[in-house]
Order: sequence, then C-alpha cells, then structure tokens
Amino acid sequence: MGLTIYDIAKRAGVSASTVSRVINARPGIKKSTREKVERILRESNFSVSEAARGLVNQTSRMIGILVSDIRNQHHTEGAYMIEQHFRKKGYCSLLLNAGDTDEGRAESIKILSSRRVEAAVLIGSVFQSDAVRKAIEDYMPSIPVVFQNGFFDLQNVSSAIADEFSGTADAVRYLHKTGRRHIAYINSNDTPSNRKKVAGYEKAVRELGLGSIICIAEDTAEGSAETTEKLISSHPETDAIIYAVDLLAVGGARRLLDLGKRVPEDVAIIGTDNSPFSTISNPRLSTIDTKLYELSATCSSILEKAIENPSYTEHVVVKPSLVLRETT
Amino acid sequence: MGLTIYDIAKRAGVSASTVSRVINARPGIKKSTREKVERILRESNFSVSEAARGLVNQTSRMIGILVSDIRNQHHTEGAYMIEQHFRKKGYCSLLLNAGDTDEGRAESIKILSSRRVEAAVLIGSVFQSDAVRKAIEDYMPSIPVVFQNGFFDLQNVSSAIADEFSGTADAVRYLHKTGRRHIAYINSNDTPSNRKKVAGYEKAVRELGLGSIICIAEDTAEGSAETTEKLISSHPETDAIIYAVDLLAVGGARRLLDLGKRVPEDVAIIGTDNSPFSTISNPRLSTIDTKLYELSATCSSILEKAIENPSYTEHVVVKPSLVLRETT
DNA sequence: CTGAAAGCGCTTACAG
DNA sequence: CTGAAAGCGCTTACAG
Repeated sequence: MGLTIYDIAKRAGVSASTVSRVINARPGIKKSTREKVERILRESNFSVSEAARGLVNQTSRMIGILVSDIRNQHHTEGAYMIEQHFRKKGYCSLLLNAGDTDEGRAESIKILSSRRVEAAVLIGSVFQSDAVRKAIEDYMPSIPVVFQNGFFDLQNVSSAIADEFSGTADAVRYLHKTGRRHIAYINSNDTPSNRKKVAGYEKAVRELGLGSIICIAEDTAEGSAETTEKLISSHPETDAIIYAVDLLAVGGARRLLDLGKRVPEDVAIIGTDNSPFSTISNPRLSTIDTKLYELSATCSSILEKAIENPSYTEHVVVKPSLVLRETT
Repeated sequence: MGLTIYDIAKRAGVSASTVSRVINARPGIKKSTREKVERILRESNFSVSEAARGLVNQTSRMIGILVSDIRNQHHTEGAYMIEQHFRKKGYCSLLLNAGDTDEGRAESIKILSSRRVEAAVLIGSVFQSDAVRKAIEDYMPSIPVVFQNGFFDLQNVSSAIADEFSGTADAVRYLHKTGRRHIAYINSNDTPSNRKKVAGYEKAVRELGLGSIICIAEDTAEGSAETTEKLISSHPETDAIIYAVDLLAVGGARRLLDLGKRVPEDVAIIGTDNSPFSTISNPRLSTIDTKLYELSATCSSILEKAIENPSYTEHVVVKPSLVLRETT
C-alpha cells in the first residue's frame, strides 16, 4: 500500500531518479535497467502520486467543472464532453454542484482555486453575477475559464453563448407568419438565460404589433399545466404559447388536450431546448433548438486551445434554430 | 498569483509555521498576530494548496465517482448526492465517465488510484465484471468503495443493490392478477441489471404457467416503438408488456396508440425506474420504481461511515415497488 | 507564543 | 547511463 518510487528503487536496485526517469519515459536509460524497472513497476501495481508530481511540476492536471446541479439534463452534456476530452490529455475533472446561491458559486470557485485547477468551465447562465465575477477576479485571475451561456469582461474568460433572444423572437415571427395573433409566453425561473428569451419574445411581439402575455410557471410539468390552464381561461383567445423550457411545454400541451383544445389547431405550442422530452412527448414538440451540443463542443474546443495557450480567449455566439414537429 | 505561505509570512513579518497555524486554526497563537495574519491572508486572496497539504497529511480529500456516462439520467442522482454530501466535509469529487468497455473501467480505477482518492463510488451494474474487480484488487485494495447496484466479494467494497429480480417478478404477478395472460417483456442493452430483470420476469411467468416472450429493443423511444410493433404483429394476443426502461415504455405506448390499440384496455404497459419520463408521458406510465433516490442515499451514507472507519462495510438491498398510473 | 528543520513523494538540473 | 541533492508548498514535532 502506498508504494513510493523509493520502494520501487530499492526493489530494482537503482536510484529513485532512475525510477522516475523510466516512469516518465525519459531517454538515456540502459535498456536492461529500463526493462527491469518496468517489470517491477508492473508487478507492484505502482501508481505515481499525481499530487506529488504536480507539486514539483507546478501543474495539477485537473480541470474544474461548475454546474448548479448535475441532475439537470442541461448541464450534463457539457460536463460529459469536457471530462471525456480532457481525460485523454491526462486531466481529471473536478465536478462541483454550485447550487442556487451566489455564496455557493463563489465558494465553489475558491475550492477550485485551492485545488489549483488549470482551467475551469462554468455551465449555465446562472453564473452570470457580480459575485461570481469577483470570485474569478480574486481567485482565478489567470487560468483559462470558459463560460457556457454567459459572459464576463475579463481577459481570462471565454464564452460560448446561445442567442436565445433571437431564437425566441424568431419563434414568435414564425407563429405570426402561420396566422397566430395571440401568442403568449410561459416563463420559468428567473435566470439570465430566461430573461433573454422573454426579451426576445417582447421585442418580436412589439414589432409585429401583437399583445404581450407573459406568465410564470413553477418548473415542473404539473406546474406548467396549472399555469397554462389559468392562462387559457383568462385569455381564451390565445392561439399559441411559447414555453421557456421543453418540459413546461409538455405539461402545457397535455393540459390543453385534457381541456379539449386541439394542438396545434386551436393552440400552437413551441418549447425551448430541443431536449429529449421534445421527441418523447405526445404530440411531439416543436421547439427552439438552443444547440446545447454545439455549445458544449465549442466550450470544449475553446478550453483545449486555452490550455495550450493560456492567453487564448474566444467569444462564440451560437444561433438557435426552430425545429418544427407536431405542435405547430 | 500562486502565493505561498512563505509570501504571506514575509508580508506579516512572521514565520511560515505561524501562518500555517493560523490557517489551520491551531491554538496557542497570540491574538494580535493571529489577526494580523488573517487580515493579510484575506487581503491577498490566499488559498492553500490542497495538493501540498495533502502530501504532508497523507490525504487527498478527494473522492472518486465512476459512472459509465454522466449524460445518463440514471447516474446523475448518485453523482449529485455524493458530491453534495462530501463537499461539506471538505472533499472534492473527481467524476469519471468510464465508458462502455472493461478497459475504460479499469483505466478509470487506475486514474483514481493515481489521484489517491480516499474513497470511490461505482454507479451502475455495468461495473460488475472481473476486469473491474481485478482493478480494484490491484489499485484500490484498501480504500472504501461503494458499488451502487452491484457486488464484489472484497473486504473493502460495500454495496447498495436494487432487487430488480423481484421487482420485475412482482410486476408480472400484478398483471396476472388483473387478468393479463399474455405478458411480454421488452429488454434493452445487455447489462447485469437488465439480466436480473429478465430473470425475474422469466421466473414469475413460469410460476404462473404463462408463456414467455422476450424482445430486445434498441435503447431509444423509436427503437422500442419498432420492436413493440413487431411484437404485436407477430403476437397479436399480447395483452401486457413490461419494459426494462421507462423510455422504452414511452416509445412503445405511443406506437400502440398509433396502431389503434387502447392502453391499458387492450395492452397494459409497465416501465422500469419511475423516471421523470414516466410522469411526463401521455398516458402516464405505470412503472417499477427501482428507488434510485434511496439507493443513492444509501451509497452516500455507507460511504460516510466508511470514511470515518475505513474498515466499515455494508451490503444493502433495496426493494422496488410498483407505481400504478395510467397504463395499467 | 513562535521559529527552524525535517519530511510528504515526486522531478530535474548537475556531476560523474 | 546513473545517482545525490535540492526543491515544489505545505504541516508538525521539537526547541526555545
């Protein structure tokens, strides 16, 4: 247990330097001694202490992944891609669920700093706050940081952002073009991302001279069903609803059907994210594809470049597109 | 950037020992010097190197979480709970997606060993293999390991297992009791967990004197729809189907409806896992609740005890229950 | 109450 | 081709 290179050195009858050299495949070791050391390494199931190694090399070979909650499907793609990608380069991923508060988020950044991660990824617009910005300035002022769906004006942080504003505006315009005149919006939690969606909705609706109706639903299918029912009873003229999240659209569609409305004939529905829910639901959801996969891949590739060249920075905006299925 | 306690010591006009003592809240430091050091620590945004600290203390304060793919909802609850729980104790979580091969799984265990994690959790029955067992014996022979939904006869590995065998058998018995006589099973990928489910199905069906029909579907809603359609056309007498995974049940239910079958009147359907899909789907799915949450909580609590007392070990079996909704 | 020294497990000039 | 020594950033006896 806990063999060190000194133990290996003793068993092989060489010095620790030599053991270190064969472990790191340094040239200039006699073939026979290299082979002997390798054999002993193998027979002993030796594994180098990355911590000790990191201390001398001034590297940790770790990257930090911050999400608010990994159980949220939306965070999972990015976390997966980053881990897979960097593991191949010998990096390990520290995953932190930062939670819903600024304290949790700032604390998480401190933790990553203590662990001396060589780079970090923030996944989700909820990290867009002054507290997080300050924590980065104070504790991660010089390692590459990539912000998935958010932006900080800091020279070490890159971003890959979904243009939810225009994605939502385009959805409104599409509904208008297909004859809808009473387009409502059902929002979820107040996040920077959702604010962009609502702003896009409001802009398009205003430009088209339509009225604006915005409701807020609890973030569950059932909550959305309730909200949808209230909306329809107070505004029976509603002929289209856009939802900030696919799951809400699923709940809403189901309730409309239960109320005897036809979807999409009476009420068209558009969700957001093109999540698995959108194809599983019945009827299948039309949705604003916010290109989560592309966003994650972009983060991963930015981070890769930034790891090579720590002053590298990039800002990418990904355009959503409308996916039409059975609810429009 | 990269301040050490020596830098802080210099700024405070004390020795590194003293700085270390105040960082670690050791007693016996004059109040005034403690306060001065604390102030400088704060003003400098100092954060201790956990790696260096770990080297001297012979601890890493890291725990390893192995999943085959974090994008799989099924792995996410356990990963979340472990991270949340141990972060409070000052631990960080290393998340590894081990992939679908024994090489990937064994490699992941080696990586965790290199990082000197103090404990590890394997999430998912797919880790049930000789290769993984051997990797644990070779590289983690003495740290606490908790296996979620699997078992190794090793003195350092605990387990929390869902009794999918009897869960599935009970579902068959329930269907029989409600008059179904042609109960089919639609399986997914070949995993230890799915093998237990199939075995439970076969046993119950045999005991009840019913025929056994087992199909294998691709692991998507669409794949399951196809398989379901084939099943129904070759065995039109089928009056109930159990699916190894909720998602497959959703796809199957939808196809049955499209084919003009009534659910549950013509064909009853039971999924497995009581996943979010089961309440979102239309109609809402009856399902075998494999108690994922309870399983994860159990792992977390076992691990907690094992961290305190490294020789602690526990084996828990969690009984699934049947959740009846609209498809039975 | 405080500091100098040794040591955790490595790597890497520097000698030979 | 190989080894002894120093040093990475900490903590903790040991002195004083």
